[in-house]
Amino acid sequence: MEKSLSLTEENYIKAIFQIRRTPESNVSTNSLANSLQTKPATVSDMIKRLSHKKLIFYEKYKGVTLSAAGSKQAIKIIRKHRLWEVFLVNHLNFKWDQVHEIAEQLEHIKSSELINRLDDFLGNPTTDPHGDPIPNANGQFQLGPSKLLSEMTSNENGIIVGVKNENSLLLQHLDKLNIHLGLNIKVKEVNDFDQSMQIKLADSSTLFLSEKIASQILIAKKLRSYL
Amino acid sequence: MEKSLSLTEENYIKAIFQIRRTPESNVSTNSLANSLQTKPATVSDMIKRLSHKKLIFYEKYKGVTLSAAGSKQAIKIIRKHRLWEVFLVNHLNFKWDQVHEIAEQLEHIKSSELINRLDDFLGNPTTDPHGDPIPNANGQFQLGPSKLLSEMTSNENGIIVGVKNENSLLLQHLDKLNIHLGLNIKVKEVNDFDQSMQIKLADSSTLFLSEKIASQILIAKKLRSYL
DNA sequence: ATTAATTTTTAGATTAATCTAAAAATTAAT
DNA sequence: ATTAATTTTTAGATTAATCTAAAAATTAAT
Ligand SMILES: [Mn+2]
Ligand SMILES: [Mn+2]
Ligand SMILES: [Mn+2]
Ligand SMILES: [Mn+2]
Repeated sequence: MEKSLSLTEENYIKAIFQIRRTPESNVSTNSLANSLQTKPATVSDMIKRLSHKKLIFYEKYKGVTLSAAGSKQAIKIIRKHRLWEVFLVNHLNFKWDQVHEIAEQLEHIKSSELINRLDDFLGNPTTDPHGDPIPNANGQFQLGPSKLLSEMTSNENGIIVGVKNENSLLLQHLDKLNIHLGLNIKVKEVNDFDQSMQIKLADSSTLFLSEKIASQILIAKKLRSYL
Repeated sequence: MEKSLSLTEENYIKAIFQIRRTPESNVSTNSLANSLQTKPATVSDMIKRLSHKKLIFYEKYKGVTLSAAGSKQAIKIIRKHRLWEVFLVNHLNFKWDQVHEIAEQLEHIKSSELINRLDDFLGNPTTDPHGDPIPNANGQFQLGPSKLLSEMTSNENGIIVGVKNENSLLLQHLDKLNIHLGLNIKVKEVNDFDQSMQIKLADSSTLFLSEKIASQILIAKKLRSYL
């Protein structure tokens, strides 16, 4: 009974899922246009179609929210995206900064049989190469509490569990600094003027990070547990 | 400099490559329409576009042939299709009759880096699960001499090296008969009336095959060697 | 509470891919 | 060599996805 979406429709649904703060918060036309690199007029049109298909709730000038059906589709796409990323990194030796673009294509391959077998082949991973949780076949995934490194204050500590952004330049920069998932860190000092910070690693070495970078790194008290 | 083709364009180029007998022989509008499950009028339109892009040579009412650029593209797509089929069968435990449809999607994923790494990951296989040769990264592949089982006469023998068709029902039927690639066979008798035949296997057991099935099985004197 | 700025929608076009129906060209049959 | 049958193309429409320009609605600023 679940009608198959076009590639474009899938990208819209996924973008809405990713942009919104909470499941209830509305996503604006402009933010979608921005995220999908298209024009607001185009978004307005597509929104009507998705609304007609009952994938989103839409009130003119008030933005959109995902319906249950829409969320389900979004989670499916994200599951595929992240599983393919694991495959690319773990089995084809890609670096974590090289896989996003390819996964953007692979996430649209239609075959639940395929994705479930891939999941098994990969050993049912619970996080992708960027620390993001991978939904299981039922679409369930649990996101442990985490916050941005930039929100931490002096002497707080925690573990790096993810990056907010998959921009290649950022990921390469983190590589250069030897910052990776699972790393234990402690905030030594936060600069009042520009919010840059010094952090201490487990081996007692210290690192200097700009606010721009610190605001892309997700920290948790302990490693997040997923379904 | 190589402009990227749309999914539809890729399917046309591949169909032309697969339908033609020799690189020079013309492919008709109707045969393309038939193969692509579309209407002749649609094919006429698309043909103009591909011709304009210099991927095919086209003369009105005379059918089309692939240009060098077109052939190159076709071979790339076929390479991807077959490598993905190997992945699906060898690593995700799909049966040979289950992979074609999924590979039809995967063959359009754009990333030569991806496909070359996949090739390495798979151990640079030379044939796909159906016995078809896999072009290498330069697009070269060598097709050893082979003919249809239905073209063989009494007492001729050879090795099954491929199937012409990837229809699930055919492949499942062959499975049931225990007919697989690499099998040594000998033609015992050909029925004059319906061209059905009895073949003898290495273990001296015999099998009855209709002409319809025999005309789908490719036989070679020895296993084909590929680049 | 008006006015100004911003956001969103509508109107009208365009392109790729598709279709049906009819016309034109080619090929096969008498 | 005509006529008939078949194949291919053209003409005219449609749908999804996109755009620019202008209108309408909402939100922010005085
Ligand atoms: Mn990604
Ligand atoms: Mn990721
Ligand atoms: Mn296939
Ligand atoms: Mn195959």
